[in-house]
Amino acid sequence: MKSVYPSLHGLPAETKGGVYALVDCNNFYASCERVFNPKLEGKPVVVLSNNDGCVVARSNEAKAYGIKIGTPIFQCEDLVKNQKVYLFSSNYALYGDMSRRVMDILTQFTPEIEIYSIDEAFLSLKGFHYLNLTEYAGHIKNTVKKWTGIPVSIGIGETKTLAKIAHKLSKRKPEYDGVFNIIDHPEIDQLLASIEVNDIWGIGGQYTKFLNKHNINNALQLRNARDKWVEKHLTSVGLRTVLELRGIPCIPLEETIPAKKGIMSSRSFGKPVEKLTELKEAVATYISIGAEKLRKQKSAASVVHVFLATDFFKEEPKYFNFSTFRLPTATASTTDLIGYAHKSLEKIFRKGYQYKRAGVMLTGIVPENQIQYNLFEPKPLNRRRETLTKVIDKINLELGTDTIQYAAEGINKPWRMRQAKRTKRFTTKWDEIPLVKG
DNA sequence: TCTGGGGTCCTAGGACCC
DNA sequence: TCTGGGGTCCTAGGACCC
Repeated sequence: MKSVYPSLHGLPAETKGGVYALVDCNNFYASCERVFNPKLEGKPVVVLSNNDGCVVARSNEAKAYGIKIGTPIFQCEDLVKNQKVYLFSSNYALYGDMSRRVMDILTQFTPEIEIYSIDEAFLSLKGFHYLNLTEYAGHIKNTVKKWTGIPVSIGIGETKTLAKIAHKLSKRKPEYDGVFNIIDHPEIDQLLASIEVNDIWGIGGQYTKFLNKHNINNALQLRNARDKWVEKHLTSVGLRTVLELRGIPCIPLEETIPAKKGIMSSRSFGKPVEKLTELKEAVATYISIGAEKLRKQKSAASVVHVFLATDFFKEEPKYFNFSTFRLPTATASTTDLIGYAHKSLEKIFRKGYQYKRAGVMLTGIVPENQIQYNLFEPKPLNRRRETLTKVIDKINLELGTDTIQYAAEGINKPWRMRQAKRTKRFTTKWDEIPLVKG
């Protein structure tokens, strides 16, 4: 029998009924800060973006004050002062390590897991039907909390999109206790009708505007929309979302982490930068970060992009430019990549501007064992340099990031981003481990 | 004073080839 | 009168995610 649904990019659309659980860490960054400072329990906690600029995470108490994600923190000055909000710079060394611990625990509950982001994972629970799934999820939740101190909430559905919706519902009533299973729910239509389209995974601001204009305001209405119409206006991606709302899995679990196709590294500066020498240090630092990621996934890049920008928000003369350099041969060597990036930077640098931000992007990424060597270029990475790079990577992995740096990255780094309120890297730096007794 | 930093996929259109 | 058409590759832009 032919399926009534189109096969999307080779996905078997007719296989109905997966069992997916979405495990999401509650207010992850704020929760990480709390694990190492229990006094913060019950207090409003806010974690800031790089350069201490915007709000990127809040505890429930901070949410209750109406502090929104993405708002520049200086706009909340009064709240911060009067309500005693605890502010933190983001501490990715800590959050990354806590994330790994949470994911390690989740792996023990199912063989099929996709680590979706730093604070979320999809688990396939197909074949676990002999269990009460809600109870099982409750057990997962309690174990993570007990072993790491991180609170999570869990949604269960027949597709990843429905699991996301179930997760949203898990927070709706205290009696759900952070777990909601939407599979075979007798009131599924009412539940879907209570979810705004904007809250559906895959429907963002533009699509929301468009759908609302056509009187599609909630998940139930979108689920019932005509396939052809959806595909025409929301492309095949939107159609997948609609099919998922109907319980037909179209977005498979991705258990292996695919190699990145582009690696970006950029930061705003702590203060404006004018000098080429300082920009060169910054660019070298970003290349070093990018190249390390490149080597970690065992690949090499053949295109280097460098960009440079003045402050977007200020009245001062504005300048933005980027330059793309195609390498004769793909490489993952920090030294080589810094050389190319510096040449690009010199090309776009203009004197007399107050620069606020620079960055690099590495693309044209190929696996390291598939590098095409150029007939007219010498093999760029000699044996000794390759060994040296490996040793540096190993030392930095074992003793902490930046134990060894390239001289081109600079020593004092006056342009470095602000991180005035960063807590210690409790779990990844030997000299920052918490002491039980001082 | 002060406004983040990463990624993915899809589509349309142009260049080029036969 | 009628002025091919299919395929691939690349890029830019737009949507989305955390």
